[in-house]
Amino acid sequence: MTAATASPRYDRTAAAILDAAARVLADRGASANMADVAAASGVSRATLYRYYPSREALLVALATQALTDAGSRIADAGLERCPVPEAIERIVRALLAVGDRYAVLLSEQVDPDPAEAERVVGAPLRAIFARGIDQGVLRDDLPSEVLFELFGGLLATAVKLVGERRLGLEETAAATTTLFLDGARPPQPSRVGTDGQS
Amino acid sequence: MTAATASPRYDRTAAAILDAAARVLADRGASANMADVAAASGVSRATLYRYYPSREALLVALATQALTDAGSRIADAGLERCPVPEAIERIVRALLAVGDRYAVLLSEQVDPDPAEAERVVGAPLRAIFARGIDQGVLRDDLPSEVLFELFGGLLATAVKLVGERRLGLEETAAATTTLFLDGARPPQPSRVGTDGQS
DNA sequence: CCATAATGAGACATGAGTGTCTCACACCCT
DNA sequence: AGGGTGTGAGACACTCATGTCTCATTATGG
Repeated sequence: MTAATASPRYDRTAAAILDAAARVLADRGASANMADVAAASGVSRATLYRYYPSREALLVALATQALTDAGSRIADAGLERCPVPEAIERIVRALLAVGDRYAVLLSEQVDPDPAEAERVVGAPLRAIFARGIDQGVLRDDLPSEVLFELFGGLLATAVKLVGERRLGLEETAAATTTLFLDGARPPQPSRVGTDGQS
Repeated sequence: MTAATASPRYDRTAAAILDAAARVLADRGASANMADVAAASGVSRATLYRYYPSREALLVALATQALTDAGSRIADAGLERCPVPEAIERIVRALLAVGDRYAVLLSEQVDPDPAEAERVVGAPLRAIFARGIDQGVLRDDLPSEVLFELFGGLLATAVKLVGERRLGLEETAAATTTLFLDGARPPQPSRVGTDGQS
């Protein structure tokens, strides 16, 4: 129902522009303007405006793509069929991989469709949290909403760290996951000494 | 050496403006302009510019004040004389309390004096981390820099949550601290069943 | 009470980014 | 080759925030 595909060419160009926009916004930050995007896309400013009639529209399209991307990764991750900690690790990896391209949207606060975001990302994530608490592998002494928000913040930070190339994606994903799950205290705090830690 | 105090009145006005600026920036966000600040301060735009010759200067002054504020709280917290976990909790509380007023500076990336920030906030914090790792109360399997960054991210998120009034300061501080220290797993994860959990 | 300093109101210049429009040119398909 | 379509280049209008300046008015403090 969302209007029939205009033409193969049109779509290709639109996608190419979106792609370049993601790139230029990712490294020039929010200060990148429409002229920058046009240049990076290899089209003129006029053409850019033909495809995306406003900067806002461009960012919305980008956010929509980011959401779709994140959603499909999450849907493909098989979260329901694996233990909660593993699921959380997969979520971290998935969102970190996606977020790399779309970090700007975080600071620009582009959120065209909160309901859709909740459905595609929020809900699965909350489901994992609920399952984890239910199974006793996640603590229940913090409001799950708080847990959820802080997890989100950790993720946002991780995305930024990766985006600024200060840390590698793998390293960041692993650290974020283990910190979130196990906290900053040592793995075996009470077992002193000979715990055969490899 | 930073120029003798001009006059008591001048300083009072300057402080009042800074105060109002913090307020208006805190709830109107980065989009608040000089006119907004002037209005909130109860002075004219011309006068505002007499005190702070540019928006940049205003933000720098604000950041300086934030840094001073944070620094004194940290200095007063007696971090060296208390156990690492307690120290971390105090840091969270201190920075959350300060951050409440200065959250904008995070998103605006105002950092006039990184060296000073490192000296006043970074260094004490790193010292705590180092002590914690040294004493074995903080894990040493993550690069301490990564730990540091993720902690910072958690804090930034917490500041935002409090700033948006989505959570109370106390609740947020407690949750942040315990999540950072202990992670999301339940307090006694490995001891199954009868572990006398109160 | 008066001279001086600070302020308010508002005009003004500037700069940057957005969004519109036109026209000539190039490309692609038949 | 030719006609339609998309495109590039650039001029243009508009908005918005910044920063400057002037001048009349008000407060201050000696």
